[in-house]
Amino acid sequence: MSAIEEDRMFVTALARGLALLAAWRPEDGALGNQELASRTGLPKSTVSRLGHTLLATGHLRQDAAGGYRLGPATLALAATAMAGHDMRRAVAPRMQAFAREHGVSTSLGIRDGTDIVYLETCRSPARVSVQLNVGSRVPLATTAIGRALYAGLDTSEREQLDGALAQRYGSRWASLKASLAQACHDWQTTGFTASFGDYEADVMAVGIALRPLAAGQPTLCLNASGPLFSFDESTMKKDIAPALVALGQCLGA
Amino acid sequence: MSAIEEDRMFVTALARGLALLAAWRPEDGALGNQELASRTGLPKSTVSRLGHTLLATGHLRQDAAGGYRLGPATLALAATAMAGHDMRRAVAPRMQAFAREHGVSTSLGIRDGTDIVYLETCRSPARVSVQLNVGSRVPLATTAIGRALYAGLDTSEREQLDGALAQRYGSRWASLKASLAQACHDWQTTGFTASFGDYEADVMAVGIALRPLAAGQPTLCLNASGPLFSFDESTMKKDIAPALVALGQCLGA
DNA sequence: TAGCTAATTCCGCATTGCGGAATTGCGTTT
DNA sequence: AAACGCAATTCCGCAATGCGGAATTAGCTA
Repeated sequence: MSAIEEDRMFVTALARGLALLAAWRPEDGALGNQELASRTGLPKSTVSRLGHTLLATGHLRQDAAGGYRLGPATLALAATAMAGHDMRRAVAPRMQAFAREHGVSTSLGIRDGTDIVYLETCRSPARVSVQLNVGSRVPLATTAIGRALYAGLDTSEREQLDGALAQRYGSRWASLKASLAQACHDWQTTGFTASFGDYEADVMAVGIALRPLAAGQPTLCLNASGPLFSFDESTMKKDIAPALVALGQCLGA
Repeated sequence: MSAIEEDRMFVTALARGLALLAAWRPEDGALGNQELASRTGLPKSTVSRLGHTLLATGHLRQDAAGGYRLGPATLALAATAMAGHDMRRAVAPRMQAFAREHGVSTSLGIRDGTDIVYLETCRSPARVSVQLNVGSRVPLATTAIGRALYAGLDTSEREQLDGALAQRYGSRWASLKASLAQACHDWQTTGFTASFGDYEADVMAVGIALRPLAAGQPTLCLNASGPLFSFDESTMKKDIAPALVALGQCLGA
């Protein structure tokens, strides 16, 4: 199948509809057509038609003011997808214990495009801690958890991701690529990756990739993070990171 | 906009792709094209093209043997959808306490077509209990939880649902309709609905609808269920159902 | 190797999805 | 009440996109 012919199999209308569903963030209330068009880059009339379709299928619902929200069919799909994932259910109690024991916040993430999406989050017991929410997205390239995922990919997957990152970041890609190369080196030598103020100025984080249990399974990643005033670089490297690496080994066994 | 013109706005390709994603059940391993074609009624080549597209978008992934599973993009959407739903997070601890206190299993459900999908489940502490799983589907018409949802709908919604149920059940619809009418009556007089062996011969269940907090929000529903040998009809009606009704009032306040 | 079944690709076709323009709807201001 | 501005929806001509039966390829088993 040549590259030209591959385009024949790709159903653009379907991909566009899914891109529309992906426009929502967990903290969003209702979104209107204008906002959706802006977020997706699709023409307004296309948004209107796709929105109409997704309303009919139940994947969107409309509130009293006419704004769209994710609907029951999306929730039903969500429940199925989450339930089918044993890893998340197995990991959550361990993450909770880790957060409690070390006073950090931990998150389990999965890659979506050039972001990481949090599948599970456990907050530090400390009063002031890093705010994390299930469903939130963070950029893969500048976060510890994203760097861990990157470092844990095999060569062909990484090359693909490089293409997507280059497209997203343009002229900034060169310096980001260098920091990702450093992350790979860190991963090889220490077993973890770090982001000390790279994404958020006052957030210290370390991350690990979790080895897939079988070929074809998506790589998941785990982080531990805390505020700068409670965790300096030395503490992250000497205390938190080794404990996280040990947790990862425990989970991957 | 007339009925003929409404068809112009409906994007069939999108709806078909979403129907393909909805073919998965939580207990499914990988599914092949043949099985997907059988479940969805779509031609094999259509399944192949849509599957190819969903693989490219990340909504499906392929395992080593070539079978499809729900992929990272679906999980990311799932995390967003679940996180955006405050109700589920608020209700789960209450459900857990209820299950422990009364020795029943409880589930929170949402309507998807003519089924109920479980969003949250809490199992009885008893060794032998009703097996419930997040993401599982049960028929709306024969379960306590489904009957509660039905009874909690307003008239126009119920008429729409009647149409879908009539289509699904054909000649069996007449007797099912009668039992749903009885459920509505029960709901009006007692505040709960019941299914004593109607869906599963040895399962006793009662259900309630949870009033939406705002117009346009989907109706959720809650049940409590236990095995026949531990719970007779009298116990369900006198002990479990009133406690469930009280829980519902507490949550809806 | 032959046979069988699942999965994929081909390709002619027509209808479906497209999007700019026009229209409608709604809220705010004068 | 009318005017205005902006969001949302609908229209409609068009062509390319999505379709599905048939052919081909791939993979597994006897």
